[in-house]
Amino acid sequence: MSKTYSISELASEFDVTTRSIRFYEDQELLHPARRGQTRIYSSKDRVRLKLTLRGKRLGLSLAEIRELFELWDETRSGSEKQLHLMLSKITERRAALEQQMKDITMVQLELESAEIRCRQALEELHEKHNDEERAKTPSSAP
Amino acid sequence: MSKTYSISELASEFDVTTRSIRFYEDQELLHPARRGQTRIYSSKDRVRLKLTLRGKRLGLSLAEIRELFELWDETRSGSEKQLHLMLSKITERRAALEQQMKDITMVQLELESAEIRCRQALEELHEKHNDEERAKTPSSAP
DNA sequence: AAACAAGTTGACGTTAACGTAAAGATATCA
DNA sequence: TGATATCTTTACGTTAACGTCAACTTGTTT
Repeated sequence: MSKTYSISELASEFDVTTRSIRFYEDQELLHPARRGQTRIYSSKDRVRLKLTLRGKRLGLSLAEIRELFELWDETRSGSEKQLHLMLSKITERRAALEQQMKDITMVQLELESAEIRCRQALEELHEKHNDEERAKTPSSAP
Repeated sequence: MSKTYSISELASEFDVTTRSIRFYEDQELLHPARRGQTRIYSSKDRVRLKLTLRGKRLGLSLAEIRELFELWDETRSGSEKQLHLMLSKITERRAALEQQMKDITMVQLELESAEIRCRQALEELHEKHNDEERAKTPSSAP
């Protein structure tokens, strides 16, 4: 069969705690199988975890991420009304992502200009330093 | 003098509560002036609020946003050590933004394919519907 | 003067997303 | 067989980011 993972394997691979992974299951983001009592994660579960963390990095709440998962799952089985609802949810999300892209671009510009300011301030400090050095030893170049 | 704003003006312009704005001040993200007891916001304060909300949309915590503000402010007055620290912080942030860009691109692709699946499912539903209609009235085209 | 609007400071309540500690099951190794 | 490691559930604690009163001041309108 295809590969499976233990909870601590996934935890160390993605650098999260096992507590978090169990919590995500509690919030119905993951549905691992069980052997006896212990959880067995399929590669599909692994993908879900990866998507979950990606969503978190974008500032989505676990509830929002769960909503997206449910949308994806129900894409196969939904009624017409369901499908239209999904489309509008998808459109909504895509608009939010567009906004985020713009935000990122803006912040990138700001950081860039901050970096330039920083480098200029450093240069000025060094020039001052050199001036003082020249004042001490006012010899011409060797 | 340049324009000033009341707390409720800013609140309605950016669609946040006055409670939030006061909380941001408490976290030292804003430093409005006072006339007697009431807060007077300058256009610089307004920009800060806008930047704060932009940061939030990117998933930054208020503490992180404050850090960025402090970096920006100290760019003028920092010592050499400070300036290097700032540069590394800036670099760090820019890397995070790069990662976010990638994440957004991935999620956009996923949403796109979900949308396609959705539309196909809808088409199939409609074809079925048409088939059933044709079964009821099996006349050829008019 | 009375009443209204807009602002203020506490102070406590709430929710999300875990952290942390306790106590027990299960498997493996020496 | 006992020690060790890895898992489990249960449950209470914590932090961030506000919401929600309550009680008060200050200016404005009638």
